[in-house]
Amino acid sequence: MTAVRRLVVTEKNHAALRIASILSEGKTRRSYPRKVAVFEFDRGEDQWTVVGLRGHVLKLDYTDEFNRWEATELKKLIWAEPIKEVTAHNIVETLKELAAKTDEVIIATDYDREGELIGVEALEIMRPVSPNKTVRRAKFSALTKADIDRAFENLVEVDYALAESAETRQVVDLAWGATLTRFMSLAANQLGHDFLSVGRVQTPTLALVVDREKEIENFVPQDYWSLFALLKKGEEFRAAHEKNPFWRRDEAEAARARACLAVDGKVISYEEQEKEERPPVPFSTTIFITEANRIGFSAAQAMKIAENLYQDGYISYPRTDNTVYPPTLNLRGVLNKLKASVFSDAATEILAQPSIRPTRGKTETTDHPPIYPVDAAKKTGMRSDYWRIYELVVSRFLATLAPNAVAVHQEARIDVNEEVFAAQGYRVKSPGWRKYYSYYDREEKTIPKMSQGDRVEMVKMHDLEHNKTKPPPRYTQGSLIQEMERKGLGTKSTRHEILQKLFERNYMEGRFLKPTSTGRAMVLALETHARKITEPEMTAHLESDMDEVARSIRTEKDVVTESQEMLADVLDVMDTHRDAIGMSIKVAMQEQNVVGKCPKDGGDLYVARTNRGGRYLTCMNYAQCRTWNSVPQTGDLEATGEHCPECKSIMIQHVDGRRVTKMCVNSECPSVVKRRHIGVCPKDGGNLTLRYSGRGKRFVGCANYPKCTQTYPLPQKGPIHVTGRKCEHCGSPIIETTFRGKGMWVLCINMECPGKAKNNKPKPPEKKAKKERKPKAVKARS
DNA sequence: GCAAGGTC
Repeated sequence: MTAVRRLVVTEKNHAALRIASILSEGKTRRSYPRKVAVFEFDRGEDQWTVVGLRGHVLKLDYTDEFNRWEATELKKLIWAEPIKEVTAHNIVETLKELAAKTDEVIIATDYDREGELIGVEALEIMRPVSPNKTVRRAKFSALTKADIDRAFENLVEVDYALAESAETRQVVDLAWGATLTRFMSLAANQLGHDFLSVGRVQTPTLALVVDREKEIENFVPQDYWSLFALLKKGEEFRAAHEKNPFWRRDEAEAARARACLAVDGKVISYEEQEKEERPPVPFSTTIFITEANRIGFSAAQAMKIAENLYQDGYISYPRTDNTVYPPTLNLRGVLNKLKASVFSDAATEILAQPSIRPTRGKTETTDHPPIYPVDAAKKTGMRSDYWRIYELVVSRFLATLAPNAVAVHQEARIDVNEEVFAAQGYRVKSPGWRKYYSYYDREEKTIPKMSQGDRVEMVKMHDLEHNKTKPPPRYTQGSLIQEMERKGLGTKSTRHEILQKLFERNYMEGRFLKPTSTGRAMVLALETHARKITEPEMTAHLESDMDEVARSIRTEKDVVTESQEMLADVLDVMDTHRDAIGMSIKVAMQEQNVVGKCPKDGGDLYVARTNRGGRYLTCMNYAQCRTWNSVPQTGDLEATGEHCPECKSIMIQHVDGRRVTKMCVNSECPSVVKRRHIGVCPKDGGNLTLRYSGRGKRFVGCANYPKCTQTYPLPQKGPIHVTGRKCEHCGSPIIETTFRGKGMWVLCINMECPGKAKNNKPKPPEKKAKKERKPKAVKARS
């Protein structure tokens, strides 16, 4: 037998490393062509190479002819055939190079639908450089030695039908998403940065938030009355009337009147019961996000941190649906590692248990274990938010292995002149898992011990408490992600990103998720004219179509064509209502963009858009009052409720990252004139001011425009600071700006200034830079 | 500049 050269392709770098070290028994060589980790080793006669992809390295997109939104007919877009574009060039090039010198390719991507497609994409990339190679597939559901060895001893064929089913989803999602996104953006005249997106997952998710808000608005609160008594048996305790809540006031009053006649009560029953409380289940992504959300992290923040902690080797893979630790997971090994951390005492205690029996959740999958700590971390040297997430994961892990908690529940029923009152007590007797996971702690309250027939002193009969029933609560990020999971919307890896998107598009806001008027208008318009895209059932249908493709019952083309036909029908309906849809969104956006009242006539002032994507501030009565002001083109603009100290007009604030600037809305206010004043126009002596073009491009222009057309271009990014100094070469004003956060530019606004370099581009002044950064800041974490 | 799905 001659030596064989084998190339193993995995879905991610981490898997490549694991597989290489398992198959080579630790003797693997590593190199980094184009910064891509490649692992090589010999096994018997054969040479093995392992390389990791980065998930999908190709992206579906339309060809250039469809790229101009305004010039593309949506009817054609529906039927356009998308192409695959390379997104990770370094990996693709490395893959081609490796493919050229191999005899056999083994696809070892994740054992799921997307994994199959990712593998097939790799094959498509390699085929031109190395046709006719033997191709095999390794299927494993955990990166353990046993699983990997078994998979490589039992290689199978690539499942092209499964990959095709994933591709079907890509094509359908892009067609619906792109067509409806463009339709809504064009109809509402929202192009450029603030386009209005629509999608199979995001739109039904937004609809959930909107539906909840409607439920809250339509909720009719009901009056109810509650009756409480303060009783005493050695110590005082509070008891509630058994019929709480009373729906009728007269009944509650009658009960109170009767109870008031008594001077004491008689114990009907008293029970004391010990109840065991089971520890919580292991962390799936959804449960993890929910818990992180409860302690103040957004879903996206929590996942971002978890991904970094995973990369740094502190916690296991954070994208998982699994809530059952696999038997191969060495729980004791993890606990032993944690001994080298502040969790040492807890780990030791749990290790000392006669047996370690972890809790199990309802969902058991085999691809990844639940999220657990894989190594000890130190609090010092870790960012505090990272530590809090790490601590959450460790605490949860410890809790899932700890004994039940035991709590004492007390319940007493007391007869007060034939009115029955009840009182409860709750006390933790043995904390068990609660010692390690204190995020759930319930308030403890005890009532005195008593026995049947005892007399209880009546201290006071409280006045009736009058309340109204409350509407259901708004979703939190955690509860919304749970609801998405229940309805099959999105995946463990994408749900948090979908929420992020809904925030970015200004469709919803707040810690308790509330749709904006734009979000509501979007859902309303789509529910009326394109109901399909607003319902979770679209995902369910797509899933079953995909199953049929995977089982070769139907072809990709068949499913895609059917979907395109449906989309074409939807678009027809939308088109006939285009103006009404556009108007409803525009009105909603205007409402949402109101920042206060116009200083001239008290009309609503709002942030408006030019049709090229620039933005400005104007009054709803612009036709008469002509109020107009320029505003920064990037960042958020918000109402402040404050008034300008100089002219008493309202102030708005501009939030750009962490920088918050308050500004007056009155364009004639001295504070605004000063902020925008750059210098004196060399042509006619007018004021040179910072201005914005219709496209949102900023430049310096003369205030006497259009009489004087003197303009100067400016860098489009970074803050502009007027220095008041004049250029030594031409006398024009000097401004300062920062370039991508790297040091300061000091430049003359005059492009024809003789002091400028030949290429006419502003240059960073080598020596003048005032705020020279210190030598490269050390990365917060490596 | 569009979706959702992988992964960093």
